[in-house]
Amino acid sequence: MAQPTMQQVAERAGVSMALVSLVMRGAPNVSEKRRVLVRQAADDLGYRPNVLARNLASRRTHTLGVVVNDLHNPFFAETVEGIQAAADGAAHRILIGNGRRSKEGEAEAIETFLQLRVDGLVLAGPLVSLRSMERAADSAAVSVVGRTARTSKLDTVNNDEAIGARLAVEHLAALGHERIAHIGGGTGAGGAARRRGYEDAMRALDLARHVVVESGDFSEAGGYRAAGELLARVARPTAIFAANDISAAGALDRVEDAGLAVPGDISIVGYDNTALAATHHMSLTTVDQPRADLGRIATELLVERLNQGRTNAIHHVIAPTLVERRSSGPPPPHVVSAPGAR
Amino acid sequence: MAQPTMQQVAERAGVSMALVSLVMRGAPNVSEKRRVLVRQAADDLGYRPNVLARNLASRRTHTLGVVVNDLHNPFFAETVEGIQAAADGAAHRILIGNGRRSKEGEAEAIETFLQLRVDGLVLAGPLVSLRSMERAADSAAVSVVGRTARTSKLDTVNNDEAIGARLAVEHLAALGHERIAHIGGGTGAGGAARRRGYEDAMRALDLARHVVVESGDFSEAGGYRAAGELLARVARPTAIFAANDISAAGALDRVEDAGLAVPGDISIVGYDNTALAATHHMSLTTVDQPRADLGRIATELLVERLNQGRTNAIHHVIAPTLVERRSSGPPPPHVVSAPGAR
DNA sequence: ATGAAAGCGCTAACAG
DNA sequence: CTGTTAGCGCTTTCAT
Repeated sequence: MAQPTMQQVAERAGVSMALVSLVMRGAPNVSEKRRVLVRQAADDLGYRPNVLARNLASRRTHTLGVVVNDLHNPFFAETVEGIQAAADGAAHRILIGNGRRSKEGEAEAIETFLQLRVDGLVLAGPLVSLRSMERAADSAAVSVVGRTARTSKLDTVNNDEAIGARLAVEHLAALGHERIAHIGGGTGAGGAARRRGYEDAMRALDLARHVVVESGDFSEAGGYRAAGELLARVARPTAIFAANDISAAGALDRVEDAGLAVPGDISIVGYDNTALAATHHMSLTTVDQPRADLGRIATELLVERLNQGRTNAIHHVIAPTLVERRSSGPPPPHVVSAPGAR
Repeated sequence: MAQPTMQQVAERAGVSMALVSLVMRGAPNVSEKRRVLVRQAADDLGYRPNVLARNLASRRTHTLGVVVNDLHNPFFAETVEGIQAAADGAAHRILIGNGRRSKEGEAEAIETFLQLRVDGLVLAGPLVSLRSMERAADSAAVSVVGRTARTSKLDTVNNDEAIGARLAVEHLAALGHERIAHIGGGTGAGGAARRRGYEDAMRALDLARHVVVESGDFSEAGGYRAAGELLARVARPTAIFAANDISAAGALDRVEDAGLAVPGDISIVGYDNTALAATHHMSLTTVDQPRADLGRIATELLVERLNQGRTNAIHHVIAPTLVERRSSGPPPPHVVSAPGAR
């Protein structure tokens, strides 16, 4: 397992180590002749630069540590995709650490990266305290996606929950719905903001009197239960905007179990555009966060800090979009007619 | 961003660097007095060991590189969980690289890890050629999960596809089914083995005459199409064993679209026990691979190679289990009676 | 355009 | 138990 060193390449090529170093890094001021010579020697030996030594000597790792809240959450896969793309573009490599959906797991991953002396850190949906993030920012540049952080020591990138909620509500209202209920996300990430967005949007559409919020918890079971409560109301809603796709799935099941049709009797809209939403059975209209963009921008901000030495914080917000599928449609005819018309 | 060094800690504590080094590594032969002294100095300075320097000097990184075929595939999250657990137990840290479901992406990730001089590599569902894996094994210990590899240079751990397929078939047969069809996985990983397992199991149950294989491709659309073909047969099957959950989802949709009930008219069994299978709507009976165990064992084999210097290869196979849910049940009564009975 | 020499921050014998 | 002395493999001035 002993690997060839730069020293050996230099000897074989009959040049100095410094020259080999220059060639390996693609430096401009090297004669074509020697360049070829060194390349050849390196290939012959199967030389592979020792990144540890290089990083130690140069005090730069060109490596970004990406800490994801939870590897199980498909949400992060696309975010990482965007991070990867931006890192590639900036000639940085990325390493991924799993937070295992716990503060401790995240803190460990962050510490590992810091010990490895990564140049920067991207935290995706972090659970750790703001203080922990700020402390990390003392040792490396830090960029956070999927969590707001009122601080000037690091950058953040988020989807605009208010706009997302408004898109959902406006879509349903445009279809003719008035009794649009909301299944909340509780204290989960974005839960409060989405609820507020829903209420604001209803008010703006002059539908404030129809605001109904049933609390959920971002889970399928929670969505199922909440939908049950909603169906039991005398003024049954004709549309449900759930705080995320998972709870929308639960709501869908509950509605179907009640013998009602989606969207014939009740329309359902989710949030997140997960793989679940795209399945043939659900075909869920939902709000899509530009996940890859979130990751890409967070990384670009990071690289900007690294290369241009920016020190002021940037808190970026991106507008999500609505993906229309088959779970939403016009309300049933007898409901559309104005209540006092007859 | 300049971080304190061991040198500075040594000076502050009034001891030699070597002693600080011993304390940081928790060596046994250090007096309690100095240990406290050094710890204190380190804390005061906010010292964090430079892993780069440590690894360079010790020529050991205690780091395992984990290359996952695709971060989007939830399958790998649990595998990583097992890998993490085993690595923790062996005092190794893990770093995750994304193969982005391409040979090139994987090769890049592997190369990055090799340059970082990781001690070992765990490849989860790799796409790269056997040769590439063997070459990597020249520079680091390698363990592969989710892919067979006839070679003596590295270890492999896999679920036993034949047993999985047999569990599915036997379960359906025990419920009374005879016309059990299979939706294949084509050339995808495990596709051929699962199909063979299905055929063998049918034969063993003396059901060879009812063997029907409709080709699929592990996709929802493929499953939908294949189920359509199956429903059109004169001797319509009463049960379908799909090569994976995704295609089972497609089959389920197709069956319901045809106005048939699951499991009332047709039972469906999948493979992989993905999150999809657990949803209320699908509630899919499926074969569950012990994913975490696969990862754990692969890592244990790796550590064994590293610490005990084993050089012969071990190819481990684990039996999967069947998870019974609501998508499977007895065949409809009029089908149970023997064909020639009247 | 190329080489010599001095580290980067740490571990690893080896003394004592 | 503690200190000294060499490196680990590379980058980086600074000469030339």
